[in-house]
Amino acid sequence: MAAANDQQDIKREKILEASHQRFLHYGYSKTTMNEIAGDLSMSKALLYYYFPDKSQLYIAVMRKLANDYLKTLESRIGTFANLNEAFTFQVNTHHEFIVNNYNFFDFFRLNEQNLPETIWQIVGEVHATELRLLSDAIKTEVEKGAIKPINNPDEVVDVLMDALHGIRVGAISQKKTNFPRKEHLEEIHTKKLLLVDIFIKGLMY
Amino acid sequence: MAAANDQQDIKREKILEASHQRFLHYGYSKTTMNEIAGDLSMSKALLYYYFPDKSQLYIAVMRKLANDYLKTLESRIGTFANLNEAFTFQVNTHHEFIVNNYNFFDFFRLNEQNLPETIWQIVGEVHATELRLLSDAIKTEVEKGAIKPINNPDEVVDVLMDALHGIRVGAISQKKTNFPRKEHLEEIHTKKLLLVDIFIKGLMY
DNA sequence: TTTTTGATAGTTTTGTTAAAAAAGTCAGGA
DNA sequence: TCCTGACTTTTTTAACAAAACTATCAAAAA
Repeated sequence: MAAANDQQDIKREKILEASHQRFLHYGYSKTTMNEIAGDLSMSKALLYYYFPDKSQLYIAVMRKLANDYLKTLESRIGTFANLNEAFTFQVNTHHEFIVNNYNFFDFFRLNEQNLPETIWQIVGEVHATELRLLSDAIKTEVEKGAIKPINNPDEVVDVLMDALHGIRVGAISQKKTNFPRKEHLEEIHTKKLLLVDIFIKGLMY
Repeated sequence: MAAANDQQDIKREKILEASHQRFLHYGYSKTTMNEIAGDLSMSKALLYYYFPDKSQLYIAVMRKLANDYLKTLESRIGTFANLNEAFTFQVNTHHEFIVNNYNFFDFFRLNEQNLPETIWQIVGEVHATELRLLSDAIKTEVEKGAIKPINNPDEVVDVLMDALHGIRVGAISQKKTNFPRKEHLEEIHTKKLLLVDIFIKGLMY
């Protein structure tokens, strides 16, 4: 029985992988269930045996990506020597995550409104963890006496995260393209690091 | 002849006002030339006597709005007692400008890509002036010795402006609506001021 | 009993076309 | 020079058929 479930899990995993590749390259709406089934040399009906519908399949892939990302973050929470290390880690990791899965997220940009509730839940989890990581770092530094006390660390981190998001959006919208090119990615990253640098100094005094 | 031109200018001005009201309330695509003409009790053909086409009319309104905004900024460039005064002024003025004309800008949000070149030109002018105001303020403070020297003030201001934009976008996208409501506007404003506060401190040390 | 599929039902997207609405033009009047 | 009504051209909308895709299911295979 355990073996049977293992087999199921392996197949599920395979489906998730194939789906991930398709969604990543062609986005949600340009990926058909027939194509995913074709990639795996199985019938489309079998996909529906493992997943109730297309959107749930997408969400499952997203769940996996998010879990990997969350694991990366959580494993490092509380391990930072100083604020700069923590913030830089967050910026780099987040940036990498977005860049690696850029096309995958077209589902967001296209639907924008009325996404399934599960999606917002995942987004919320990610946001909360990112916030916790940075917030913890600040609290630690405050306790260490390395920076001055801060009224509401969560609020401060929230503002920083919106601001970082703005850097990404700003650099993209100027170029009139929704898909950032390689050269922009470096520019965005540089700007983010500059912002973080100033921001940290702003927290210290 | 001068009188004749005065008359023309007055009429042009009237057309711009009526257009502004329509665009503001109903947006670009839901405003028809017939309606504007109707508001002014003139024939549609007369509109085309004064303006070559609808998009040029929209651009002319935008030009006027931008000029007013630019005038407000320019009149205060170099008059600030300190960084905080300058940055706060910029945030307040910009915020007010956006809020007052929110619906007017739906032309942007709908077209997003492929806007007429003139529009980008105006946007560029506004951005340049905003940047100059803040950049000047920084340079002045540096010269006064109030803050430490900064390698590239323009780059720093650019980052701040993207960050401020992110605050607006972030607060809106969380609420799943493109039209910020009154209560959000206050939240956005508060966040912006918090960011500016931290940012300024970050520049001082 | 669990896994798999071909056939097919149901739904969404796409393409087509005709009518309606709006943009834009022009000859001529004040 | 300023203005208009009537007109032409372009764009948007509505209706509907065809195609593509999602989702289901009875039955075969393992």
